[in-house]
Amino acid sequence: MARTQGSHSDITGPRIRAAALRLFAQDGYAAVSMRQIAKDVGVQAGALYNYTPDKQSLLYELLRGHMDDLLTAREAEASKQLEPLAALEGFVRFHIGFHVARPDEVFIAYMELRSLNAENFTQVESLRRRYENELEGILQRGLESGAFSVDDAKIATLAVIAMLTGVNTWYRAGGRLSLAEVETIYWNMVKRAVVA
Amino acid sequence: MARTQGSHSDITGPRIRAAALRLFAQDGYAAVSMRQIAKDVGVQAGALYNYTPDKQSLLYELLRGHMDDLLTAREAEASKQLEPLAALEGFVRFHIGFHVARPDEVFIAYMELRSLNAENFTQVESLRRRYENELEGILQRGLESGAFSVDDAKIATLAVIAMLTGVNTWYRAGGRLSLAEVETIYWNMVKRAVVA
DNA sequence: GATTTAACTGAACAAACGTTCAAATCAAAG
DNA sequence: CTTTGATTTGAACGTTTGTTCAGTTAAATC
Repeated sequence: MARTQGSHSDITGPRIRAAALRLFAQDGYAAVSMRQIAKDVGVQAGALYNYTPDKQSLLYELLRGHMDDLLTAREAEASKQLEPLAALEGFVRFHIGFHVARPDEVFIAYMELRSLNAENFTQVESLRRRYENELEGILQRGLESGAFSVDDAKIATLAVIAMLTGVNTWYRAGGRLSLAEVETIYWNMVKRAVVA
Repeated sequence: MARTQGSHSDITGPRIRAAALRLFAQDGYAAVSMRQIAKDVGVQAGALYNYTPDKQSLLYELLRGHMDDLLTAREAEASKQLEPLAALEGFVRFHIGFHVARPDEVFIAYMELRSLNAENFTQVESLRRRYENELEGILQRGLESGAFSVDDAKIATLAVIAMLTGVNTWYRAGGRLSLAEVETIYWNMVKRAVVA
């Protein structure tokens, strides 16, 4: 046997990435074998290498793609150019909405950074830094205008992001609270923690 | 060759656990082999099995021990029985201090939960739930007394813990800020987010 | 000093790992 | 219908994996 009926790279490629994403999120990069990914797709392990040079690149492309999506989506939001308070609310709601919609991507973006080799790690890390700088910029402008008051802008940035990303550990669509309610609850806490 | 000079279970045992802890935190449970742990201790892989029945138990004992330490230390604090505001400040400072002092333990307690088998996972998870209930109890009492105001006590609990544990991602002893300063900065944010 | 017990080595086991590649088969183009 | 190119199989490779155990040596006991 060889090429199978209906096989096409436009179909198999995305399915491989989807399977890798799900399995990496579920069991961790190191614990998932190429044969498991292949089995999930319904293909032999060797076929994966038409789509990725190696396992490491498969992980990197997933993380890289996720960070690109995040920054692109954020740019669309940020271009609205609002005063600090509205900008902060926009960031909080955007962050929660974006992350809650992509639990697997978010999970591996945080958990599997260390599974990247040095070069790939640096790339992804710099994208994360760029995203954090978005929030830090908002806080900084609010401090200068007197709208916000925090002891340390950088620490407040990390504290707020940690708090917001924590939503992913418990939120499930169709649960007790709607997404809008969750956003509002967190926005209230952030507002009170940061606004003068 | 066989038993080596100076070998003793009181020495080798702790060294094995320390090596496993450090390596699991650094590279992840699945990515660390028993031979790597053994090499770090200066022993052959077979010798590890005098101290643990298998690799899984080695991880479980580390996580279980960490959670026991956390709850024991917390009980000493909590027995002070304070009114909500002081109790909340006590919790914030305790949480940061305890976690910052044990970066490796905290890291694997969060990252390697999924590497536990079902039974061990349930055990560790219930200990975590008990710890979260400490904070939730404080918030609940503060809500009843009118000292606090949050939309949802359970969510506020998770939000605060996520925010506080986030300190471990950036704090390094000997850095720009002292531990006391970090505690105060976070306490200020929590206070403002929660206190009426 | 002899004997018992504790601690470790070193080799071995089957299974699983990431990766490669010639051969085979299907899809698309002419 | 033939040819070309895209896609997958299935077997194989050299390593590494967790774990076991008979044999050996040091420490502890008497």
